[in-house]
Amino acid sequence: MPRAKEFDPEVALQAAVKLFWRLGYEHTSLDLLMREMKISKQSLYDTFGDKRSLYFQAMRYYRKSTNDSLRAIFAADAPVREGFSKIFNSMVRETKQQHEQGCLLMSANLSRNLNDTEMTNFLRSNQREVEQIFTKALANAQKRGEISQEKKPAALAKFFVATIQGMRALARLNHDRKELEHISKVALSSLD
Amino acid sequence: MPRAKEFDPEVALQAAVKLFWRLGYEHTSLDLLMREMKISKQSLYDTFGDKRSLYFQAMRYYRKSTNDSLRAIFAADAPVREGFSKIFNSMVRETKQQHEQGCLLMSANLSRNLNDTEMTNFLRSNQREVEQIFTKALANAQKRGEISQEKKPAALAKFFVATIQGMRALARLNHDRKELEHISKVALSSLD
DNA sequence: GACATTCTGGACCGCACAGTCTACTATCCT
DNA sequence: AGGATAGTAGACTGTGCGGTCCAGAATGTC
Repeated sequence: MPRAKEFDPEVALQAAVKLFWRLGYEHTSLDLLMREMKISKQSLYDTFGDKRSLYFQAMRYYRKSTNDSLRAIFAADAPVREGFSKIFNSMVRETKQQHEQGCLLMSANLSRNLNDTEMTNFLRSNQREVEQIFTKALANAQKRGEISQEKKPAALAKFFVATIQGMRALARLNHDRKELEHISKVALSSLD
Repeated sequence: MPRAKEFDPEVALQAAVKLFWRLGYEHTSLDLLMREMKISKQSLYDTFGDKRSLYFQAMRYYRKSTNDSLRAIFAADAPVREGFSKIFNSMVRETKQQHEQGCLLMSANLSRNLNDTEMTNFLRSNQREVEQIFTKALANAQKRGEISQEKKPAALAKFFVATIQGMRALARLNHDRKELEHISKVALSSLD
């Protein structure tokens, strides 16, 4: 039997991300991982360690790519309202499959074991990171006079983090773009 | 060995609710259920059916009690802003344990199998129910002139459903009352 | 007293699944 | 050519757990 060509660890990891994202940690079996990552069990353990370790690597990959794209949106001091609008719009426009997938890290938060400190710390640090991206963007916008001086950037940032997660929860249950659009309009009005 | 007295099915169900709420479906084993519900496996199966059936009964119980208390808050046409304020405040004031528990039905939504139509339908109908409670309260308030005629009660209702879920997700990760208070203030400003 | 009912404890079964190990194969480097 | 490396397939193990079943004890009713 001819040997398959060497696999690309990043491609394999992306496949793992997809699976964990769609099915959650518990419902993602090793057999399925092997099949979708297109590597053998041996290679999986050699390259990524055990299932939990692979899960963390998947979460790190997911975190980096989503937060990078958030940073890109607010880069070059683009108008903050446009930034959030873009975030909401791209969420609204997602496919049914994407909506059903939800957010890997929110799922991890809701299904985690409460005394799993490693997991908790990871998720907390991610939340802080997102909050800081938003806070910085809002504070800059405030300096530029885009939003009123009375607004508190940190509070607004937390609000957007919460709202986005709430919308993700709804979208997972109902693939209803109008619904999400309505919500995002109300949420954006908090900038007025 | 003396026979223990008959158990109260409702008390037993409440114990099951507590467990599923705190640990989620997957992490709640039958052994733990038996122990906390204080009944034997036999009685459990005779009274509640299998684990999944018990889970649904627990969700129905949870749903009824939480939605009843929402209805009570908006009963007698109390000012709608006070109503939402009450909802947010009682969420803010919860203990660390309560925050960590989150919301049974949101956890069910995020960990559910995507093609489990029975579960999906149940969760959707619950979401509709909550939305209707909010929509009705907001529409009434609008008639009374409490909120501007430009507001859309249905959109606001969806927004609050989303925001509450988002806050629940955050609270599960961080027991930080100030954080929740900030968010609820921003959310309430959507009524202005 | 006898029987049906309801409970308890625990044995038992079957399955899914994570993780390990072995045998074998292909590729690369020297 | 040959050894180190990296891969594959698949058998095997251990375990946790849902679900069933059975023996036995307490209770209520006739």
